[in-house]
Formats: sequence, structure tokens, C-alpha cells
Amino acid sequence: MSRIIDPRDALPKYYQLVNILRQQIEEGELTPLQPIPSERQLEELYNISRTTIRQAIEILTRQGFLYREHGRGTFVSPQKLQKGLFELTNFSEDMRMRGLEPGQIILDFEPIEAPPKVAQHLELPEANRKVLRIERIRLGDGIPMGLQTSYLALSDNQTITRQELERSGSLYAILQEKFHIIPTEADETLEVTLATPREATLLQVSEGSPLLLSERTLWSQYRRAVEFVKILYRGDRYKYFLKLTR
Amino acid sequence: MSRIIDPRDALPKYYQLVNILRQQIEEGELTPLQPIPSERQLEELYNISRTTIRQAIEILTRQGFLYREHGRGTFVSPQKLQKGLFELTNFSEDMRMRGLEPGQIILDFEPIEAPPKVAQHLELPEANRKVLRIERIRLGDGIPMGLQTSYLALSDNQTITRQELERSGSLYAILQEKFHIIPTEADETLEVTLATPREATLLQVSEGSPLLLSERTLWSQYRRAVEFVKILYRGDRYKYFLKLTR
DNA sequence: TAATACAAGTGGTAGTGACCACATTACAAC
DNA sequence: GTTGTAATGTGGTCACTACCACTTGTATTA
Repeated sequence: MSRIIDPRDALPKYYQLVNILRQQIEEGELTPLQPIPSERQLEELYNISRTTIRQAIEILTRQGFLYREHGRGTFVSPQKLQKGLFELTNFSEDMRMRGLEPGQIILDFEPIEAPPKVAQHLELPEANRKVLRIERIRLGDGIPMGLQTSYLALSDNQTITRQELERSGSLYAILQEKFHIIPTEADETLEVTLATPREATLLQVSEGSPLLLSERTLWSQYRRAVEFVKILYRGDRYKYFLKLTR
Repeated sequence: MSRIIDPRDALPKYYQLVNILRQQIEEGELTPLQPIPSERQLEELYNISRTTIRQAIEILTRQGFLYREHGRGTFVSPQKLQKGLFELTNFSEDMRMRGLEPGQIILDFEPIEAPPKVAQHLELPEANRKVLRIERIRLGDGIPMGLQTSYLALSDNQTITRQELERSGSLYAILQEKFHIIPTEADETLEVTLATPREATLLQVSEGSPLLLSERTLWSQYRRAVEFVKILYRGDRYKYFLKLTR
């Protein structure tokens, strides 16, 4: 990582500065509660305009790395506020963040007619309710963590094969690389349920064990509903992390 | 709500524009999936600079009201993405959003020595571990929804009385009005547990019923840990809503 | 007819300059 | 010593300008 801003770089200058500052924070060069150089000083340091600098600081502030105090300066956040920022993550990322190796067992992979509830969440027209149903056991270090059922709303010319999913492991990666669909927003609900006999067997818990049920509707960058996904997490193994801001 | 930007207004211009646009969206004057006027047109319309306009649109975009497409324009989000934006809410706000009348029964209100786990989350020094413990049953339309235990880290000169809490109902309102402490960020975890006999009685469920356990550490605008709060929600009555972005 | 090139309009990036609001410090006046 | 004040430095707001990247529609060309 370079420490200067290169105008010829394809990366915008403000983003180059974001990277430089974040690196300095992560490497401890800038330490928590200490002020970073003022905006005018950064102008001098990197030979870029204040507009650009403010754009970079705004991003790092929103991400929780920095905080500003009017009239005093811009400061590095305590670590507590730096990591685990609330972001839209998929299961694999989630597991890796917890230090576990993600894995999966594909139980089902077939196109079906969407059930009413799924059709409603995906806002499918009556005419075409074909969705791809994928059911998987999700593993962390080889141990079942959750049972995931995805319903994908894809166009007729967008197809995914079971082999692709087995190879890649991440649905989101396939969506992005193959169809340029980027998951940008999601609605999610969390609630408690009890394991049915089938769920209990698959998750290796006893029948009636408490589970954490997450239901999520995923939206692409074009504001189109892409996926409705249900995940049943083992109540004894899974804890949900959030970071809230106002 | 005025439809023009007043330079003499104490409110910054970009924020006045935010209000104008949001009102137009909420009143249906700007409809979902339709483009709003381009940045150059807004310059003409309101006689403000593009810098200011972009600042306003950036806010509405982040809040989910608008989305931008490079080379095409800026558009109003489908309703789905407008409401229930992910924000830090307190119990009262949460209940009202669900159309329920919030209520409470105060079970405990006393200063105590913080238990180790609480002290750790609040990052209390060994020397002073006094916290205010408040235990409440939270009601929605008179029915128990959750059992909440708060631990407040207040300075010696910051005191809250039980009467104040009974009158106001909202701890956050008191913190803000009396001490100018604004809750800005929080870490939260969600998991599943089973009701102990005491919890079962208080929540009017049977012993061993599944509950949703939320643990939250709250931070002020000055990056100081203010509150550690545990809420046990009835598994059969409560569903947690989120909106995720990336 | 189909492919290509161009022009116009959109948001994205960047610089400059100005002034305001707020916090802190140093210093003078009391 | 305490108080008030001015200077300085910080982030916050705003205007104006320029050019780039991307999308779309239209005209041109093969």
C-alpha cells in the first residue's frame, strides 16, 4: 500500500486517501482517541483539495473508524467502534469473521413454483413465479450451524448450476460475477421457533429445541428483489451480532 | 413546510432541501421509480449550488429514500426501501412503530456495584463500579413483551429518580434532556434462551419457553459507554426487524 | 437493415475560495 | 486569582468551475 496519492491511479483520490488512513489506523500509526491531521494539514500532506479530503473522512466516519468534533478535530475511534460494522454479509463471510471455516451440504437444488409467501416477498407477478430453490446445511468448522433455504428470482436467461454452487460455495459471489447483480439492501426479521423433527435431525439437535429464525429479502443495486432466504440457526451455537447507529 | 430555501433559516440549506424532497416523496408528489429533477435542474429550481444539492441527495440516498444511477439519474426508491430504515430505537419507539401502545412496570430501581460482565461491557474502572440498575417489564398494549434490565454508568453528579422514569417512560429522553447525552451507536447481540421460572412468571409464559435475548451496549456521542441493557423478549410475541445495507 | 458514431444529459470527481460556528489557548484587565 | 477577550485552529456550509464516466437517443454510415 502506497502512502502517496497517485492522480493516474484508476481509484479516485478520495478513496486512495480512505485506504491510506484506514491502513494507518489498522497498523496503529494513528491510535484511538488521538486526532488525525487536520483537513488543512492533509491538504498540504497529500496535495489534494479539502473537498476530496472531506469526502474521504466522511466515509471513514460513516464506517466507524473516525469521529469528528466541531472545533476540536477528527479522531480515531476506540477499537470497539471500528470492527464488525454492521454490514450485509453472507454466511461464508459471517463464519470467517467468527474464525470458523465455512462449509455446506446441498440438500436441494431445483426450480419450483414459488410458494405464496415467497412470491409475496419477492413481488413476483402471477404470470411467472418460477424460482430456484436451494436448501443447504451450513457448517462452521464442520459442525451444523444453520439450515438455509434460498429462493432465487432469476430471469430465464440467468441460470446457475449445482456444480457452480458446489465449487464457489457463495451464492452472492456467483450472482455478482456471472450476472453483475450486487446485493445492496435487505430486509430481515429475526424470531424464535422450535425445531421440527426434520430440522432437528438435520441440525443434530433434539426435537423442539429453540432455534433462531432469520428471514431475509435481498435487493439488488437496481432495486429488484433477488432472493428470499430463510435461515434456521441452532439456538445453542449461534449469536447474532449487530451494530446500530442513529 | 415551505417549498423554498430560505438563506436566513438557521437550518443549513442542504438540510432544508432534504426536508423538501422527503416531503414530496411522502406526499406522493415524487413517485417510486420516477426520476427526481437532475442536479442541474435543482440548481435552477432552488437557486442553490450543486455542492449543496449533492449533499442533500447523499443523505436521502443513505436513508434509503432515493437511489442514483450513473448516467441515468436519481430515482425515488420503492416504498419497501423507504420505511423502517435501520436505526437505533428504544423500546417505546419500537412499540409505536408496530402500532402498539408502550407501557412498563418498574420492578427494580437502585444503585448497585456492577457485576463483572456489566463492568466489562461498560469498561468501568476498578475504582468506581457504581451503576444504576433498572429492571422493567415492557408492555405492548398492556401485554408483557419483554423483560428489560438496564445498567447505567452515570457520573456522581448525574442522578435519575424513579419518579422521573415513571413520568417520562423513556430513559433515552431523560438522558438527552437532562444530561445532553445522545445515544449514537450500539453493539447488540441476539440469541435464543429458555425462560427461567422467574422470567416465565413475569412474562406470563410457561417455564422453559423460548425467549429472544438481546444484549446491547450503548455509546454516547462522546464515545463513552453509557448503558448496558439486557432484554428478554417473549418468543411468541416478538419479531426483530432489521434493514441491512452494504 | 444493421452497425456505428455522435451529441446531449446524467451523476462522479476534483479544485479553489470564502465565510461561519465552535473549542481552546494565551493574554490582558480587573 | 478570576474574569473577560481576542487570536488561532478546527470542522461545517456554500458557491463556482471544470472535466470525467456512463447512458440514451438520434443521426449517420456501411
